[in-house]
Amino acid sequence: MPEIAERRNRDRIARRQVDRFAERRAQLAAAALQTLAELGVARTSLRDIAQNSEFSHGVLHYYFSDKIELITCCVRQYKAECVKRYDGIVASSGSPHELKQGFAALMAATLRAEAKMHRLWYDLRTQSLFDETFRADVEEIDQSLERMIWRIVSKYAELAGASVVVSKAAAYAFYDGLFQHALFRHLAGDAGAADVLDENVQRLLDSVVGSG
Amino acid sequence: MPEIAERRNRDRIARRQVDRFAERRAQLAAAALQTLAELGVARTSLRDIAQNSEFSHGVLHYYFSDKIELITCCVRQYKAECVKRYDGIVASSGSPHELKQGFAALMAATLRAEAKMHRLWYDLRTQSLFDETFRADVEEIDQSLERMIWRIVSKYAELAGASVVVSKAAAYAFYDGLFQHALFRHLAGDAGAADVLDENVQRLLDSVVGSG
DNA sequence: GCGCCGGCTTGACAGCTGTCAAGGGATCTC
DNA sequence: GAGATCCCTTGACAGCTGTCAAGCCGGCGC
Repeated sequence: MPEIAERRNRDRIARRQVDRFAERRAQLAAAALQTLAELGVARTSLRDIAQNSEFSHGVLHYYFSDKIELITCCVRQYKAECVKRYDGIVASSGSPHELKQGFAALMAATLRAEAKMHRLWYDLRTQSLFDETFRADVEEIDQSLERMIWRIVSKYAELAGASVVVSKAAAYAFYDGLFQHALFRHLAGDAGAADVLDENVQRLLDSVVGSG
Repeated sequence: MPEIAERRNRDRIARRQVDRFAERRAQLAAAALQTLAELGVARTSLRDIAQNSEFSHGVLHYYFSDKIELITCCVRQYKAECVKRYDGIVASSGSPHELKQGFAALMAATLRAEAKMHRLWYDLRTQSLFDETFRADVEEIDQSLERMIWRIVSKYAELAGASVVVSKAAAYAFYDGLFQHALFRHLAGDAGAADVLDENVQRLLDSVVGSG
């Protein structure tokens, strides 16, 4: 049956091409992430991004339909990675104390190591308030973060034999506010910002979980 | 003594010119505020701003040295007005209940009526993370807001005969997080966002003030 | 009433932007 | 090994941007 073999072959080739396409996309997105984190959404041109990669600016339109698609793609990629890290803490923690410390330590470490990535996230989120093209993707990322925070506080309550006394949205808002302000101080040169964040994250976790 | 009279006269003229200058500056800043709130910092050109005023684009460089000075000027002007409103609540409240309700109601009303102004504020604040030229002014505004929140929670604690159990920075971070997320939902079309904010603001006030 | 000057407009400038079409070169298939 | 397909580069485009110099006009002081 030569037709079947032929189709299989074509499938194999097609899949390989898809893989390569996705791989290069991810590669370009990674380069874009660095540049965007350095300059911000508004001040980054496609030529800037290409210059920080090993390709020319024209190729970006081969792998991304739009500047917007490129930006959302690479931020989404990064944020998905972040969520995974936090979920790792949730999965591996066996005691409330361990979870609390692990969570706070990860937040503080993230602030220290990847402040610029997060300022890009906040930039994108703010831009979505003006440009509706961004909104759907941003909302999706935002909700994934909200759920992630909820998993943490829920697990903490469970381990502590208590219950969460705030809404899912409020819990996220508090932690987001905490992180954002730590980010400002950190980027303004405040060397103690991460330590303060660590402490505040722990305190808030106990405030948010009541005895129940 | 003709010299004295002459000098007085010159002073009077000079002062009038200064007044006119300041008046027109404020007028242009008000027009800029509207346009910036509509389009965002990055997407607003000086021509856009001028078109929404009754002047031409060249005049902006007569009253402002820079696009940056114009932006910071009009946001600062607006935020100072906001702070005054909240301080009015603090001054006029005689009971903890009155303060709590007034504070929450003002926040919710602000969200409803001036959402676009506040998205501009968040935009500017985020831009300051990338462009250091903005940073000093933004930090000053941010601190004025932090102090404003602190005045509210302090007064509430005083009226309730209790004490505040979080730091000044943390209190601001929580309220800012709450407002920011309400802003997102509101601008995304969630009609109940303001009501939820009202409730959350009140709850947080009691959480932040412990018995003491 | 005359002249000056402050306030405003106009127009131009150089630079940068996203987008895309044309084409080259390598790689893979048959 | 020929041909086609894919990937990437180059170059150009039209539009927009902040900035500023040149100049006009009316109202002010004298």
